[in-house]
Amino acid sequence: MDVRAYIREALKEMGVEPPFVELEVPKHEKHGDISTPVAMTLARTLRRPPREIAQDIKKHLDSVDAFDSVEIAGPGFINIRFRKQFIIDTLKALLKDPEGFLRKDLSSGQKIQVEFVSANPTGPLHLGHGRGAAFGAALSNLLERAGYQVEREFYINDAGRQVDLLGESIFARYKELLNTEYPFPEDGYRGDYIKELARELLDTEGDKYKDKDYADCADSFKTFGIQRMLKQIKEDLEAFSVVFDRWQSEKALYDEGLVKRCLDELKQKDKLYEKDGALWFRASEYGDDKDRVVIKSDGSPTYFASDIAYHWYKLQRGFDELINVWGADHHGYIPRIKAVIRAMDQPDDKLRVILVQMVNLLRDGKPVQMSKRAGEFITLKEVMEEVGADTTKFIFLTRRPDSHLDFDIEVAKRESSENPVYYVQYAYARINSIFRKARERGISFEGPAFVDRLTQEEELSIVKKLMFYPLMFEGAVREREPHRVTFYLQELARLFHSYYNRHRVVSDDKELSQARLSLCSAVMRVINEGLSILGVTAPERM
RNA sequence: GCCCCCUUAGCUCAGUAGGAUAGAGCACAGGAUUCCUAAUCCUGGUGUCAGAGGUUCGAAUCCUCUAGGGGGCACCA
Repeated sequence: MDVRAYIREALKEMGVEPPFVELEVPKHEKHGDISTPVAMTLARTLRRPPREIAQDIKKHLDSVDAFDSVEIAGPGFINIRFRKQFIIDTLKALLKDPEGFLRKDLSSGQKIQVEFVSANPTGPLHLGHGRGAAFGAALSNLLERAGYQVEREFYINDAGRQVDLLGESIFARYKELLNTEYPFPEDGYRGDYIKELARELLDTEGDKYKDKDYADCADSFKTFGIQRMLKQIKEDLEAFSVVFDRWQSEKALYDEGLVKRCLDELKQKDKLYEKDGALWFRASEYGDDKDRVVIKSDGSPTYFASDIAYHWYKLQRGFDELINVWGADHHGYIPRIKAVIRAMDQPDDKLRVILVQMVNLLRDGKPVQMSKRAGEFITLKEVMEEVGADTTKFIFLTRRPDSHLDFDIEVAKRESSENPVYYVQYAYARINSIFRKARERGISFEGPAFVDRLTQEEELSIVKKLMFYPLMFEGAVREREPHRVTFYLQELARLFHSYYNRHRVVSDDKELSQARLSLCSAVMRVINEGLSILGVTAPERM
């Protein structure tokens, strides 16, 4: 479907080439199949009444074969109705080359890095991480299908104080198991998983650390803790079907000298200065509220130091866009990272930070108390086991990332028979079932056939919905909003279920059956494509 | 105190780049299956788009202020 091209052509002949021609699917059927407000948008620049401009555009569009009618309505909308043959032809095109139809290259060859989850390896993933994971993965999939070269990266905060605390917390539990006195660190990690780690270490390495001070064996405990936690995080993400291309260790940034090199470079460019024995970054010169300490007066780096180096390193790797998916509680951090980008002489919109709002976990409408400090929280793993990965993801992806989310475990489970994810998956399974039935009846499907036999209103409505997939796709890619896919799939599934209940696909009329199987095949392709963007499985049976 | 996000139907949320009479799902009530899966479908109605100003042909959408909810403001991570 390239309605936009027709309109552009018409405008070009009128001597106008606007940067964007807006198309919308009208809410009311009487407003046609597709509509554009472009005449109104142009009214100001052209200094002409919108309806007059619309008239001119209409003149050019009247001769387009694909259109049945072109009408001007209201203040200057141009409402277009498709000719039936055009609808059918589009269906054929979709079936002939689904990928070409569904995956338009919008990338200009750009490389994008999406960094997401990036949880501290000091505890298991919680539900908030799950939301970030579902979103980041879906966004990456979406961008990939738009032709972008996408790298999915997980940043591992395996340096600094939190890691120390992890090591010491395990150490304290280890001593506890051996009935040796050791004060539990203040701000230490109190979750039960720490006890399990201590138990595991005792089982594998025995009591050789029994009489040692923490300082003497800190590295052993830290390394062990990080490795185990990271392993668990990776397993959880795998179970959630979220994959990464790259895992960047913070510690490695130090070990490989990247932090030092980066800071040297900034020093040379006079972006850093010394004051009160500390080293500061001139963040305030690049849009931040105040300057920020990079190296503390005791000589140790702040978290910000490695973050600067990390983004410096990302830029060096030649990405055209960096997307950071962060928890909303990190929003205060945006200005200083943007300042880093600017200080490195890059446009700050090269970095796009997408904030994912916190998830409130409920059980039967009552909040589940969560305290990381006390070690009481429900993990992503537990929710996945109770609710299921597909449902969990789908719930996350039916909301904009910046909306607060109440995740009620009981509701997610209880409603399982009416859950939106099943609604969409069921449509897919149903179509598979239809194909099985067709094979039984000896009706094979090898490609579009007799599609001109599709004359039912419901059939044409479905094809029109399919025709609008690219429009939805473009918008989702442009705005980096995978949740649009989720909503689209529900609408498509609704149309299909409704059709299914009204018309039989497989019948004695072989040609009509072939035609309807063609339609089903197209719907199946699109649902499959959409679900794969969301990272949700498409089951052939349910 | 300063900054960011959110506020749309009873509930959970969409609302596409400022466009037409603001939409879904859930919940509630009634109905549909001799036939491809009833995890489905069909029929029912609901709005001070938090409030007040402004910008304009046109605002849920952009700007200002106010109220409520969440979050953030370290030589913490």
